[in-house]
Amino acid sequence: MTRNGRDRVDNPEANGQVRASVCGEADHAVLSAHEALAVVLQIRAGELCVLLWRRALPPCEGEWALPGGRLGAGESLGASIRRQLAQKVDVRDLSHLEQLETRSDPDRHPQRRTLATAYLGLVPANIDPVVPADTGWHPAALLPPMAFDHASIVRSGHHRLRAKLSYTNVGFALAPPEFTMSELSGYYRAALGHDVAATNLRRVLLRRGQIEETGRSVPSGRSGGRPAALFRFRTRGLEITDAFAVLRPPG
Amino acid sequence: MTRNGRDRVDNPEANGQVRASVCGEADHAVLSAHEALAVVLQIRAGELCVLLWRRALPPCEGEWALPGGRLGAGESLGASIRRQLAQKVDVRDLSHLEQLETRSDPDRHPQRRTLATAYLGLVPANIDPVVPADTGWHPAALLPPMAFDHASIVRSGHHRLRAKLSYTNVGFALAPPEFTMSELSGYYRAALGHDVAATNLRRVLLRRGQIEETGRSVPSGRSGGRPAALFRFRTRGLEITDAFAVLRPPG
DNA sequence: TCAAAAGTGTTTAATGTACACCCATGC
DNA sequence: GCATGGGTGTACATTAAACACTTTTGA
Repeated sequence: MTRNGRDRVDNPEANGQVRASVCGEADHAVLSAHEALAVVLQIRAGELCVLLWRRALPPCEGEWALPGGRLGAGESLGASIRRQLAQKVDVRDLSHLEQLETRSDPDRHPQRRTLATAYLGLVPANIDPVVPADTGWHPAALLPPMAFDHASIVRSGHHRLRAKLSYTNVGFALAPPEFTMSELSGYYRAALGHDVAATNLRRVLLRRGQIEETGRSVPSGRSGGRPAALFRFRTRGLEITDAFAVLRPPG
Repeated sequence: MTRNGRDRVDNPEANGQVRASVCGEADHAVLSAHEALAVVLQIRAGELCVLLWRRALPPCEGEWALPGGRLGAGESLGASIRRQLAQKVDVRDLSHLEQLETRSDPDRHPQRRTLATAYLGLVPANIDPVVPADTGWHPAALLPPMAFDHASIVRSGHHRLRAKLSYTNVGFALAPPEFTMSELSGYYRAALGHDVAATNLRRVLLRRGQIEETGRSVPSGRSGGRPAALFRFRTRGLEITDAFAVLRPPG
């Protein structure tokens, strides 16, 4: 992947590890570059998509990468990824953000030792953030050629989303503020990768107290049909609504 | 990941920054100290305990801390925590190790910016690793005064263990190779914090295919009683045995 | 009146807890 | 025999998937 001199300009210490003396503390701290990355997912046109940008320069020129970048001074990883998503890809409307995992394979970056902490970010289905020209949404099920270990990070984020849809109210982060049950079942289908019957989803989420009726409904379309009731999530913060049915305390 | 120069534009606020001047190269990489920590848990005398060591020097002198330390050159975080547990606290018999989370609060370390990636490590109940004098096991439910954010990391690890006991076979990592059901229910009780009926635990774990009978049994004690059958976990690697009962694919 | 989409009722199945009862052993 | 701890059988509750049926609308 390395094939011209510009690599050195961007990534000089191609030698992996870096030592530095910090704050007058005469120790042998091993310092490493650290970046925050985000798997930003959104349901678009009935399909789960991930936000990627195309690398214009080596390494991995032409391949697609997760948005993110280096951790700033005095910045937590969570603040860092929020800042970078806002600045670089103009995504400010995250309905949910959580840490996924930290990748530390010494060979994950071909030129220099770089640790990456990945986040899972969700954007509700109703909005369409403007993103730069080199940035776009790709189906999570059909990823383009991707840089570094980013493809496996996307799969990790997708896996986390699927799991959490089963035992938390994280659906609030995929859906717009109000929705019909058939719309919501479409979001679940896209995220889970299999059909979700709207009729049963309604009962499950109502029983768990995740959603409630707004009292309003949307008129039926040209082809007729009963008007659909509008629902909303009762809270728009993550809650575990289905503590595991097993091994629960007696009584 | 250097995003084609945007990093420089976006990160002008890099003051107070730990900058490494390396090899005479003026690079903009923000480097930070990174350490791996481990929440090592074991059931000891019917109680869930965590391995801690007592700090002899400031900061947080006299408080208790998680084992771990700085990431070495060319070392992944997982390899690093394994090495440090073996070298520093002589723990080599981890039955399970998984990444928990990365802490990055700029103020988490009073003296210098330090990121920490925490792991959850489990030691089976039958062994008793020799640990240094300044190191000891403490009940996870009654933690001593702890350094930095380590107390909350322990709680995070305990929470992870409780959750995984419900839907994975992670019990294999708490139990010795063979065990009676009443012993196993004791481990579950210690880890979960509530009673677990051995009779039902047996059926649940058998139905899920997690455990199997060895065919042997242990003689009853002085007070009599039927001899207890010996069981073992069918696999000693982590498996999800109870995919969530909800929102599963049709068919 | 008919088609279409939404919503309700009911059946079936899986899972897990509680609890009564039976079994095997030591004394 | 009988106390003790282990093991089995069974009743009950909860959950949710499947599917037939009813309701409400547009044309």
